[in-house]
Amino acid sequence: MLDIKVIRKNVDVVKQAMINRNKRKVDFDQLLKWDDERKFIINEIEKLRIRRNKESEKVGRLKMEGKEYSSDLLSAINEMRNTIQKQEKQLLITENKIRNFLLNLPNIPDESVPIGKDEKSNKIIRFVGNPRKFSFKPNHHFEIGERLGILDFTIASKISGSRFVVLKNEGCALERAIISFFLDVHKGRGYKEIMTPYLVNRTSMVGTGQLPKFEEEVFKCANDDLYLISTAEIPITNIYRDSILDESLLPQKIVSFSACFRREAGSYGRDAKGLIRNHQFNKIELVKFVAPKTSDEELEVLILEVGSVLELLELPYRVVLLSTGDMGFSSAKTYDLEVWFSGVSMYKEISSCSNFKDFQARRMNIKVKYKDKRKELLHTLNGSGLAVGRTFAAILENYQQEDGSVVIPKVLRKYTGFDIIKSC
RNA sequence: GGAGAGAUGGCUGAGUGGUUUAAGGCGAUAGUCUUGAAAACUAUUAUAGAGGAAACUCUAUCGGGGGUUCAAAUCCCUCUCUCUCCGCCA
Repeated sequence: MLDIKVIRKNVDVVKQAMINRNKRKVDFDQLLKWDDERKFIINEIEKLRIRRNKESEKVGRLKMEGKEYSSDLLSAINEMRNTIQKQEKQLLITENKIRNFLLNLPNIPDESVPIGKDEKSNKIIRFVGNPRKFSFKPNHHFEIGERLGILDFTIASKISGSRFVVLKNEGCALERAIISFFLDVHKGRGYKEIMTPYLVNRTSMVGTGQLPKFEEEVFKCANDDLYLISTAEIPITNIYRDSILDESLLPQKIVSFSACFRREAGSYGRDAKGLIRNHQFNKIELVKFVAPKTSDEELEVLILEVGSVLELLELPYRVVLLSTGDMGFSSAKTYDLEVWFSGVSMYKEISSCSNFKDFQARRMNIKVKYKDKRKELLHTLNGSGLAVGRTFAAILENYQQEDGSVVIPKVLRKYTGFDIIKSC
Protein backbone atom coordinates (compact mmCIF):
# COMPACT_ATOMS: atom_id res chain seq x y z
CA MET A 1 0.00 0.00 0.00
CA LEU A 2 1.17 3.49 -0.80
CA ASP A 3 0.94 6.43 1.57
CA ILE A 4 -1.81 8.83 0.56
CA LYS A 5 0.26 11.73 1.90
CA VAL A 6 3.08 10.74 -0.44
CA ILE A 7 0.63 10.48 -3.32
CA ARG A 8 -0.72 13.92 -2.48
CA LYS A 9 2.73 15.47 -2.58
CA ASN A 10 3.94 13.70 -5.71
CA VAL A 11 0.90 12.97 -7.84
CA ASP A 12 2.83 13.28 -11.09
CA VAL A 13 5.58 10.91 -10.01
CA VAL A 14 3.05 8.32 -8.87
CA LYS A 15 1.01 8.73 -12.07
CA GLN A 16 4.10 8.12 -14.19
CA ALA A 17 5.01 5.08 -12.06
CA MET A 18 1.58 3.57 -12.69
CA ILE A 19 1.91 4.19 -16.44
CA ASN A 20 5.27 2.39 -16.33
CA ARG A 21 3.50 -0.52 -14.66
CA ASN A 22 0.86 -0.66 -17.41
CA LYS A 23 -1.78 0.89 -15.17
CA ARG A 24 -2.93 3.86 -17.17
CA LYS A 25 -6.47 4.33 -15.98
CA VAL A 26 -5.86 5.30 -12.38
CA ASP A 27 -8.05 8.24 -11.38
CA PHE A 28 -5.94 10.08 -8.83
CA ASP A 29 -8.16 13.17 -9.01
CA GLN A 30 -10.99 11.07 -7.65
CA LEU A 31 -8.74 9.77 -4.87
CA LEU A 32 -7.74 13.26 -3.81
CA LYS A 33 -11.37 14.36 -3.92
CA TRP A 34 -12.28 11.53 -1.55
CA ASP A 35 -9.42 12.53 0.71
CA ASP A 36 -10.66 16.12 0.84
CA GLU A 37 -14.11 14.80 1.67
CA ARG A 38 -12.64 12.66 4.43
CA LYS A 39 -10.88 15.62 6.04
CA PHE A 40 -13.98 17.77 5.79
CA ILE A 41 -16.18 15.18 7.51
CA ILE A 42 -13.61 14.60 10.26
CA ASN A 43 -13.59 18.31 10.93
CA GLU A 44 -17.37 18.49 11.15
CA ILE A 45 -17.54 15.46 13.44
CA GLU A 46 -14.88 16.77 15.78
CA LYS A 47 -16.53 20.14 16.11
CA LEU A 48 -19.80 18.44 17.07
CA ARG A 49 -18.11 16.01 19.41
CA ILE A 50 -16.47 18.83 21.36
CA ARG A 51 -19.85 20.50 21.84
CA ARG A 52 -21.57 17.24 22.72
CA ASN A 53 -18.94 16.29 25.30
CA LYS A 54 -19.16 19.67 26.96
CA GLU A 55 -22.94 19.64 27.20
CA SER A 56 -22.92 16.11 28.47
CA GLU A 57 -20.46 17.00 31.20
CA LYS A 58 -22.78 19.81 32.17
CA VAL A 59 -25.58 17.29 32.73
CA GLY A 60 -23.30 15.19 34.84
CA ARG A 61 -22.27 18.11 36.98
CA LEU A 62 -25.85 19.26 37.52
CA LYS A 63 -26.90 15.78 38.50
CA MET A 64 -24.02 15.45 40.96
CA GLU A 65 -25.01 18.69 42.59
CA GLY A 66 -28.58 17.48 42.75
CA LYS A 67 -29.82 20.25 40.50
CA GLU A 68 -32.44 20.09 37.77
CA TYR A 69 -31.53 20.02 34.10
CA SER A 70 -33.90 20.83 31.30
CA SER A 71 -35.21 18.34 28.77
CA ASP A 72 -34.25 20.84 26.06
CA LEU A 73 -30.63 20.26 26.96
CA LEU A 74 -31.04 16.50 26.60
CA SER A 75 -32.83 16.69 23.29
CA ALA A 76 -30.16 19.06 21.94
CA ILE A 77 -27.49 16.54 22.88
CA ASN A 78 -29.53 13.76 21.32
CA GLU A 79 -29.77 15.66 18.10
CA MET A 80 -26.02 16.20 18.06
CA ARG A 81 -25.48 12.51 18.63
CA ASN A 82 -27.70 11.60 15.71
CA THR A 83 -25.87 14.00 13.42
CA ILE A 84 -22.52 12.62 14.54
CA GLN A 85 -23.65 9.05 13.89
CA LYS A 86 -24.88 9.97 10.44
CA GLN A 87 -21.58 11.64 9.59
CA GLU A 88 -19.56 8.78 11.01
CA LYS A 89 -21.31 6.42 8.59
CA GLN A 90 -20.50 8.74 5.72
CA LEU A 91 -16.89 8.92 6.89
CA LEU A 92 -16.62 5.13 6.94
CA ILE A 93 -17.91 4.91 3.38
CA THR A 94 -15.38 7.49 2.21
CA GLU A 95 -12.51 5.86 4.09
CA ASN A 96 -13.37 2.48 2.59
CA LYS A 97 -13.34 3.95 -0.89
CA ILE A 98 -9.88 5.35 -0.23
CA ARG A 99 -8.63 2.12 1.29
CA ASN A 100 -9.90 0.01 -1.58
CA PHE A 101 -8.30 2.35 -4.03
CA LEU A 102 -4.96 2.16 -2.23
CA LEU A 103 -5.07 -1.62 -1.70
CA ASN A 104 -5.44 -2.15 -5.43
CA LEU A 105 -2.59 0.18 -6.31
CA PRO A 106 0.75 -1.57 -6.97
CA ASN A 107 4.08 -0.47 -5.54
CA ILE A 108 6.15 2.27 -7.15
CA PRO A 109 9.12 0.79 -9.04
CA ASP A 110 12.59 1.72 -7.86
CA GLU A 111 14.50 4.18 -10.02
CA SER A 112 16.95 1.47 -11.06
CA VAL A 113 14.21 -0.69 -12.60
CA PRO A 114 14.21 -0.69 -16.42
CA ILE A 115 11.01 0.82 -17.84
CA GLY A 116 9.11 -1.42 -20.24
CA LYS A 117 5.77 -3.03 -20.74
CA ASP A 118 6.74 -6.71 -20.45
CA GLU A 119 9.54 -9.21 -20.01
CA LYS A 120 11.19 -8.08 -23.25
CA SER A 121 12.49 -5.06 -21.37
CA ASN A 122 14.04 -7.15 -18.60
CA LYS A 123 17.76 -6.66 -18.21
CA ILE A 124 20.12 -9.63 -17.96
CA ILE A 125 22.63 -8.81 -15.24
CA ARG A 126 25.00 -11.76 -15.41
CA PHE A 127 25.49 -15.40 -16.38
CA VAL A 128 27.00 -17.83 -13.90
CA GLY A 129 28.30 -21.23 -15.02
CA ASN A 130 28.19 -22.74 -18.49
CA PRO A 131 25.51 -25.11 -19.79
CA ARG A 132 26.87 -28.62 -20.22
CA LYS A 133 27.47 -29.93 -23.75
CA PHE A 134 25.66 -33.16 -24.45
CA SER A 135 26.83 -35.98 -26.71
CA PHE A 136 23.19 -37.07 -27.05
CA LYS A 137 19.84 -35.36 -27.27
CA PRO A 138 18.89 -34.40 -23.70
CA ASN A 139 15.38 -35.25 -22.49
CA HIS A 140 12.74 -33.29 -20.59
CA HIS A 141 12.72 -33.79 -16.83
CA PHE A 142 9.28 -35.41 -16.78
CA GLU A 143 10.37 -38.02 -19.33
CA ILE A 144 13.48 -38.79 -17.34
CA GLY A 145 11.57 -38.92 -14.05
CA GLU A 146 8.81 -41.16 -15.31
CA ARG A 147 11.27 -43.53 -16.94
CA LEU A 148 13.25 -43.78 -13.69
CA GLY A 149 10.05 -44.45 -11.72
CA ILE A 150 10.53 -41.42 -9.46
CA LEU A 151 7.80 -39.14 -10.87
CA ASP A 152 4.25 -40.26 -11.58
CA PHE A 153 1.81 -37.86 -13.19
CA THR A 154 -0.76 -40.54 -14.05
CA ILE A 155 -1.43 -41.46 -10.45
CA ALA A 156 -1.36 -37.79 -9.47
CA SER A 157 -4.08 -36.89 -11.94
CA LYS A 158 -6.10 -39.90 -10.79
CA ILE A 159 -6.05 -38.90 -7.13
CA SER A 160 -6.06 -35.10 -7.55
CA GLY A 161 -6.14 -33.83 -11.12
CA SER A 162 -3.85 -32.06 -13.52
CA ARG A 163 -0.85 -30.05 -12.30
CA PHE A 164 -0.04 -32.41 -9.47
CA VAL A 165 2.77 -34.91 -9.09
CA VAL A 166 3.40 -38.05 -7.10
CA LEU A 167 7.00 -38.74 -6.08
CA LYS A 168 8.18 -42.31 -5.72
CA ASN A 169 11.24 -44.24 -4.62
CA GLU A 170 14.49 -42.22 -4.93
CA GLY A 171 12.39 -39.20 -5.98
CA CYS A 172 11.14 -38.84 -2.42
CA ALA A 173 14.68 -39.01 -1.05
CA LEU A 174 15.90 -36.49 -3.61
CA GLU A 175 13.09 -34.05 -2.75
CA ARG A 176 13.88 -34.33 0.96
CA ALA A 177 17.60 -34.01 0.28
CA ILE A 178 17.10 -30.77 -1.64
CA ILE A 179 14.96 -29.35 1.17
CA SER A 180 17.49 -30.23 3.88
CA PHE A 181 20.39 -28.95 1.84
CA PHE A 182 18.74 -25.56 1.20
CA LEU A 183 17.80 -25.14 4.85
CA ASP A 184 21.31 -25.98 6.04
CA VAL A 185 22.98 -23.56 3.63
CA HIS A 186 20.75 -20.66 4.61
CA LYS A 187 20.88 -21.41 8.31
CA GLY A 188 24.66 -21.29 7.99
CA ARG A 189 24.27 -17.69 6.80
CA GLY A 190 22.30 -16.55 9.85
CA TYR A 191 18.76 -17.27 8.74
CA LYS A 192 16.48 -18.55 11.50
CA GLU A 193 14.34 -21.50 10.51
CA ILE A 194 10.61 -21.49 11.11
CA MET A 195 7.69 -23.72 10.18
CA THR A 196 4.27 -22.17 9.87
CA PRO A 197 0.67 -23.15 9.17
CA TYR A 198 -0.24 -23.61 5.52
CA LEU A 199 -3.70 -22.19 6.17
CA VAL A 200 -3.95 -18.51 7.02
CA ASN A 201 -6.76 -16.02 7.58
CA ARG A 202 -7.81 -13.28 5.23
CA THR A 203 -6.06 -10.52 7.18
CA SER A 204 -2.72 -12.22 6.56
CA MET A 205 -3.44 -12.55 2.85
CA VAL A 206 -4.22 -8.86 2.60
CA GLY A 207 -1.10 -8.00 4.58
CA THR A 208 1.33 -9.42 2.05
CA GLY A 209 -0.71 -8.25 -0.94
CA GLN A 210 -2.18 -11.50 -2.27
CA LEU A 211 -5.64 -10.11 -1.57
CA PRO A 212 -7.90 -8.38 -2.42
CA LYS A 213 -6.35 -8.08 -5.87
CA PHE A 214 -5.63 -11.71 -6.66
CA GLU A 215 -8.65 -13.57 -5.32
CA GLU A 216 -8.69 -15.99 -8.27
CA GLU A 217 -5.07 -17.02 -7.70
CA VAL A 218 -5.48 -18.63 -4.31
CA PHE A 219 -7.30 -21.65 -2.89
CA LYS A 220 -9.94 -20.76 -0.32
CA CYS A 221 -11.61 -23.08 2.17
CA ALA A 222 -15.32 -22.89 1.50
CA ASN A 223 -16.59 -23.01 5.09
CA ASP A 224 -13.89 -21.05 6.89
CA ASP A 225 -12.04 -17.79 6.71
CA LEU A 226 -8.92 -19.68 5.69
CA TYR A 227 -6.73 -19.68 2.61
CA LEU A 228 -4.01 -22.08 1.48
CA ILE A 229 -0.75 -20.18 1.32
CA SER A 230 0.67 -19.56 -2.14
CA THR A 231 4.07 -18.94 -0.54
CA ALA A 232 5.57 -19.11 2.95
CA GLU A 233 6.18 -15.38 2.59
CA ILE A 234 2.59 -14.89 3.77
CA PRO A 235 2.82 -16.51 7.22
CA ILE A 236 6.41 -15.38 7.78
CA THR A 237 5.91 -11.73 6.95
CA ASN A 238 2.74 -11.65 9.05
CA ILE A 239 4.66 -12.77 12.14
CA TYR A 240 5.47 -9.14 12.82
CA ARG A 241 2.12 -7.65 11.77
CA ASP A 242 1.29 -4.72 14.09
CA SER A 243 4.74 -4.76 15.69
CA ILE A 244 7.48 -2.30 16.45
CA LEU A 245 10.94 -3.86 16.23
CA ASP A 246 13.93 -2.34 17.95
CA GLU A 247 16.69 -1.28 15.57
CA SER A 248 19.08 -3.67 17.31
CA LEU A 249 16.94 -6.64 16.23
CA LEU A 250 17.40 -5.86 12.55
CA PRO A 251 17.99 -7.36 10.12
CA GLN A 252 15.71 -10.28 10.91
CA LYS A 253 16.46 -13.11 8.50
CA ILE A 254 14.04 -16.01 8.33
CA VAL A 255 14.07 -19.19 6.27
CA SER A 256 11.09 -21.48 5.99
CA PHE A 257 10.20 -24.66 4.19
CA SER A 258 6.60 -24.98 3.10
CA ALA A 259 4.30 -26.47 0.56
CA CYS A 260 2.76 -23.80 -1.65
CA PHE A 261 -0.62 -23.86 -3.33
CA ARG A 262 -1.57 -21.91 -6.43
CA ARG A 263 -4.62 -22.11 -8.64
CA GLU A 264 -2.67 -21.11 -11.75
CA ALA A 265 -5.81 -19.67 -13.26
CA GLY A 266 -5.15 -18.38 -16.74
CA SER A 267 -2.01 -20.37 -17.41
CA TYR A 268 -3.77 -23.28 -19.08
CA GLY A 269 -1.33 -24.37 -21.75
CA ARG A 270 1.85 -23.21 -20.05
CA ASP A 271 4.20 -25.82 -18.61
CA ALA A 272 1.25 -28.17 -18.46
CA LYS A 273 3.46 -31.18 -18.02
CA GLY A 274 6.08 -31.73 -15.36
CA LEU A 275 7.21 -30.02 -12.19
CA ILE A 276 7.39 -26.43 -13.38
CA ARG A 277 3.90 -25.14 -12.72
CA ASN A 278 1.90 -27.26 -10.30
CA HIS A 279 -0.96 -26.50 -7.93
CA GLN A 280 1.12 -27.78 -5.04
CA PHE A 281 4.88 -27.51 -4.77
CA ASN A 282 7.55 -27.26 -2.12
CA LYS A 283 9.61 -24.15 -1.63
CA ILE A 284 12.23 -22.74 0.71
CA GLU A 285 11.49 -19.09 1.31
CA LEU A 286 13.80 -16.38 2.60
CA VAL A 287 12.41 -13.24 4.23
CA LYS A 288 14.28 -10.25 5.60
CA PHE A 289 13.03 -7.41 7.78
CA VAL A 290 15.51 -4.55 7.47
CA ALA A 291 16.07 -0.89 8.22
CA PRO A 292 15.00 1.21 5.21
CA LYS A 293 18.44 2.60 4.46
CA THR A 294 19.89 -0.90 4.06
CA SER A 295 17.23 -2.50 1.87
CA ASP A 296 18.89 -1.80 -1.50
CA GLU A 297 22.07 -3.46 -0.34
CA GLU A 298 20.17 -6.33 1.31
CA LEU A 299 18.54 -7.18 -2.03
CA GLU A 300 21.97 -7.46 -3.67
CA VAL A 301 23.13 -9.71 -0.83
CA LEU A 302 19.98 -11.78 -1.18
CA ILE A 303 20.59 -12.64 -4.84
CA LEU A 304 24.16 -13.63 -4.00
CA GLU A 305 22.88 -15.89 -1.21
CA VAL A 306 20.30 -17.50 -3.47
CA GLY A 307 22.72 -17.77 -6.38
CA SER A 308 25.34 -19.47 -4.28
CA VAL A 309 22.97 -22.39 -3.72
CA LEU A 310 22.79 -22.93 -7.46
CA GLU A 311 26.56 -22.66 -7.66
CA LEU A 312 26.95 -25.32 -4.98
CA LEU A 313 24.63 -27.54 -7.02
CA GLU A 314 26.71 -26.67 -10.10
CA LEU A 315 23.66 -25.57 -12.03
CA PRO A 316 24.21 -22.79 -14.59
CA TYR A 317 21.97 -19.76 -14.13
CA ARG A 318 21.52 -16.13 -14.96
CA VAL A 319 20.30 -13.12 -13.02
CA VAL A 320 17.62 -10.97 -14.61
CA LEU A 321 16.39 -7.57 -13.46
CA LEU A 322 12.66 -7.38 -14.16
CA SER A 323 11.22 -4.38 -15.97
CA THR A 324 8.44 -2.19 -14.60
CA GLY A 325 5.86 -4.12 -16.63
CA ASP A 326 6.98 -7.58 -15.54
CA MET A 327 7.27 -7.03 -11.79
CA GLY A 328 4.95 -8.40 -9.13
CA PHE A 329 2.26 -6.20 -7.57
CA SER A 330 3.95 -5.51 -4.22
CA SER A 331 7.52 -5.24 -5.41
CA ALA A 332 9.64 -2.12 -5.88
CA LYS A 333 12.48 -4.08 -7.47
CA THR A 334 12.77 -7.73 -8.45
CA TYR A 335 15.59 -9.92 -9.66
CA ASP A 336 14.74 -13.34 -11.07
CA LEU A 337 17.28 -16.12 -10.97
CA GLU A 338 16.81 -18.38 -13.97
CA VAL A 339 18.34 -21.82 -14.09
CA TRP A 340 19.36 -23.65 -17.22
CA PHE A 341 17.12 -26.49 -18.38
CA SER A 342 19.03 -28.75 -20.80
CA GLY A 343 15.92 -30.58 -22.00
CA VAL A 344 14.43 -27.42 -23.48
CA SER A 345 17.68 -25.40 -23.81
CA MET A 346 16.21 -22.50 -21.88
CA TYR A 347 16.74 -20.50 -18.74
CA LYS A 348 13.65 -20.66 -16.53
CA GLU A 349 12.77 -18.86 -13.32
CA ILE A 350 13.74 -20.72 -10.17
CA SER A 351 13.78 -17.82 -7.72
CA SER A 352 12.30 -14.37 -7.52
CA CYS A 353 13.96 -11.93 -5.13
CA SER A 354 12.19 -8.69 -4.31
CA ASN A 355 12.54 -5.56 -2.28
CA PHE A 356 9.08 -4.41 -1.22
CA LYS A 357 10.42 -1.39 0.63
CA ASP A 358 7.65 -0.15 2.97
CA PHE A 359 4.76 -1.39 0.79
CA GLN A 360 4.02 -4.52 2.83
CA ALA A 361 5.07 -2.87 6.09
CA ARG A 362 2.44 -0.17 5.63
CA ARG A 363 -0.31 -2.74 5.03
CA MET A 364 0.86 -4.72 8.03
CA ASN A 365 1.94 -1.88 10.27
CA ILE A 366 5.48 -3.05 11.01
CA LYS A 367 7.84 -0.40 12.27
CA VAL A 368 11.42 -0.02 13.38
CA LYS A 369 12.29 1.99 16.49
CA TYR A 370 15.65 3.72 16.57
CA LYS A 371 17.82 4.63 19.54
CA ASP A 372 16.64 8.24 19.36
CA LYS A 373 13.01 6.95 19.67
CA ARG A 374 12.23 7.85 16.08
CA LYS A 375 9.98 5.28 14.42
CA GLU A 376 9.32 4.48 10.79
CA LEU A 377 7.95 1.68 8.66
CA LEU A 378 10.66 -0.88 8.01
CA HIS A 379 11.44 -2.59 4.71
CA THR A 380 10.72 -6.19 3.78
CA LEU A 381 12.43 -8.39 1.21
CA ASN A 382 11.98 -11.95 0.17
CA GLY A 383 13.25 -14.52 -2.27
CA SER A 384 12.85 -18.18 -3.00
CA GLY A 385 15.88 -20.10 -1.91
CA LEU A 386 14.77 -22.07 -3.92
CA ALA A 387 11.70 -23.65 -5.46
CA VAL A 388 12.23 -27.33 -4.74
CA GLY A 389 10.28 -28.85 -7.65
CA ARG A 390 12.02 -26.71 -10.20
CA THR A 391 15.39 -27.54 -8.67
CA PHE A 392 14.46 -31.22 -8.86
CA ALA A 393 13.59 -30.77 -12.55
CA ALA A 394 16.79 -28.83 -13.27
CA ILE A 395 18.89 -31.56 -11.67
CA LEU A 396 17.22 -34.24 -13.79
CA GLU A 397 17.79 -32.30 -17.00
CA ASN A 398 21.33 -31.11 -16.30
CA TYR A 399 22.64 -34.27 -14.69
CA GLN A 400 21.05 -36.82 -17.02
CA GLN A 401 23.22 -39.51 -18.61
CA GLU A 402 22.93 -41.15 -21.99
CA ASP A 403 21.62 -44.40 -20.44
CA GLY A 404 18.73 -42.53 -18.76
CA SER A 405 20.25 -42.44 -15.29
CA VAL A 406 20.75 -39.25 -13.31
CA VAL A 407 23.88 -38.40 -11.31
CA ILE A 408 23.23 -36.70 -7.97
CA PRO A 409 25.07 -33.35 -7.49
CA LYS A 410 28.03 -33.82 -5.14
CA VAL A 411 26.68 -31.58 -2.36
CA LEU A 412 23.43 -33.55 -2.17
CA ARG A 413 24.96 -37.02 -1.84
CA LYS A 414 25.34 -36.93 1.91
CA TYR A 415 21.63 -36.11 2.10
CA THR A 416 20.37 -38.70 -0.41
CA GLY A 417 22.75 -41.49 0.54
CA PHE A 418 23.16 -42.45 -3.11
CA ASP A 419 25.20 -41.03 -6.03
CA ILE A 420 23.05 -41.92 -8.98
CA ILE A 421 19.49 -42.83 -9.83
CA LYS A 422 19.28 -45.73 -12.28
CA SER A 423 16.18 -47.15 -13.86
CA CYS A 424 15.06 -50.33 -12.23
C1' G B 1 -18.45 -31.33 20.65
C1' G B 2 -20.24 -29.80 26.06
C1' A B 3 -19.58 -26.52 30.57
C1' G B 4 -17.20 -22.44 32.75
C1' A B 5 -13.63 -18.19 33.23
C1' G B 6 -11.16 -14.38 30.87
C1' A B 7 -9.07 -10.35 27.07
C1' U B 8 -7.24 -3.04 30.12
C1' G B 9 -0.64 0.70 27.91
C1' G B 10 6.23 -2.40 26.52
C1' C B 11 4.96 -5.98 30.81
C1' U B 12 2.09 -6.61 35.44
C1' G B 13 -2.37 -5.05 37.43
C1' A B 14 -6.58 -1.79 39.71
C1' G B 15 -10.84 0.19 37.91
C1' U B 16 -19.03 -2.41 38.26
C1' G B 17 -22.12 4.43 34.73
C1' G B 18 -19.90 10.91 35.67
C1' U B 19 -12.21 14.95 38.27
C1' U B 20 -10.16 8.53 34.53
C1' U B 21 -6.60 13.57 31.76
C1' A B 22 -6.91 4.93 32.75
C1' A B 23 -4.43 4.30 39.68
C1' G B 24 -0.21 1.53 41.63
C1' G B 25 4.02 -1.53 40.41
C1' C B 26 7.90 -3.36 36.97
C1' G B 27 10.84 -2.27 32.90
C1' A B 28 12.95 1.52 29.66
C1' U B 29 14.97 6.59 28.71
C1' A B 30 16.88 11.29 30.53
C1' G B 31 18.42 14.28 34.65
C1' U B 32 20.13 15.17 39.97
C1' C B 33 23.64 13.05 43.43
C1' U B 34 28.54 10.05 42.82
C1' U B 35 35.62 9.35 41.11
C1' G B 36 32.51 5.54 38.53
C1' A B 37 28.46 2.31 39.41
C1' A B 38 24.36 0.94 42.41
C1' A B 39 20.63 2.95 45.43
C1' A B 40 17.56 7.07 46.11
C1' C B 41 14.99 11.15 44.09
C1' U B 42 12.76 13.91 39.78
C1' A B 43 10.81 13.82 34.96
C1' U B 44 9.39 11.31 30.54
C1' U B 45 7.43 6.70 28.72
C1' A B 46 0.77 4.20 23.63
C1' U B 47 -1.33 4.49 18.67
C1' A B 48 -3.97 6.82 14.81
C1' G B 49 -6.27 11.09 12.80
C1' A B 50 -7.52 16.57 12.19
C1' G B 51 -5.82 21.66 12.61
C1' G B 52 -1.16 24.74 12.92
C1' A B 53 4.89 27.76 10.15
C1' A B 54 5.89 26.04 14.98
C1' A B 55 5.34 25.56 20.22
C1' C B 56 1.05 23.12 20.62
C1' U B 57 -4.33 22.17 20.55
C1' C B 58 -8.28 18.93 19.64
C1' U B 59 -10.71 14.02 18.50
C1' A B 60 -10.84 8.80 18.72
C1' U B 61 -9.03 4.19 20.71
C1' C B 62 -9.48 -0.47 27.28
C1' G B 63 -9.74 -7.81 21.94
C1' G B 64 -13.28 -6.68 16.99
C1' G B 65 -18.30 -5.11 15.66
C1' G B 66 -23.17 -3.44 17.18
C1' G B 67 -26.62 -1.54 21.00
C1' U B 68 -28.62 1.02 25.70
C1' U B 69 -27.61 6.06 27.94
C1' C B 70 -27.25 13.11 28.39
C1' A B 71 -22.67 10.17 29.59
C1' A B 72 -19.67 3.34 28.72
C1' A B 73 -13.18 0.32 30.16
C1' U B 74 -17.72 -0.36 33.29
C1' C B 75 -24.49 -2.41 31.31
C1' C B 76 -26.67 -5.57 26.98
C1' C B 77 -26.00 -8.44 22.20
C1' U B 78 -22.58 -10.67 18.90
C1' C B 79 -17.92 -12.34 16.84
C1' U B 80 -12.74 -13.65 17.49
C1' C B 81 -9.00 -15.38 20.53
C1' U B 82 -6.87 -17.36 25.29
C1' C B 83 -7.26 -20.39 29.72
C1' U B 84 -9.63 -24.46 32.94
C1' C B 85 -12.62 -28.92 33.22
C1' C B 86 -15.27 -32.99 30.55
C1' G B 87 -15.79 -35.91 26.00
C1' C B 88 -13.44 -37.56 21.42
C1' C B 89 -8.86 -38.25 18.89
C1' A B 90 -3.20 -38.98 15.37
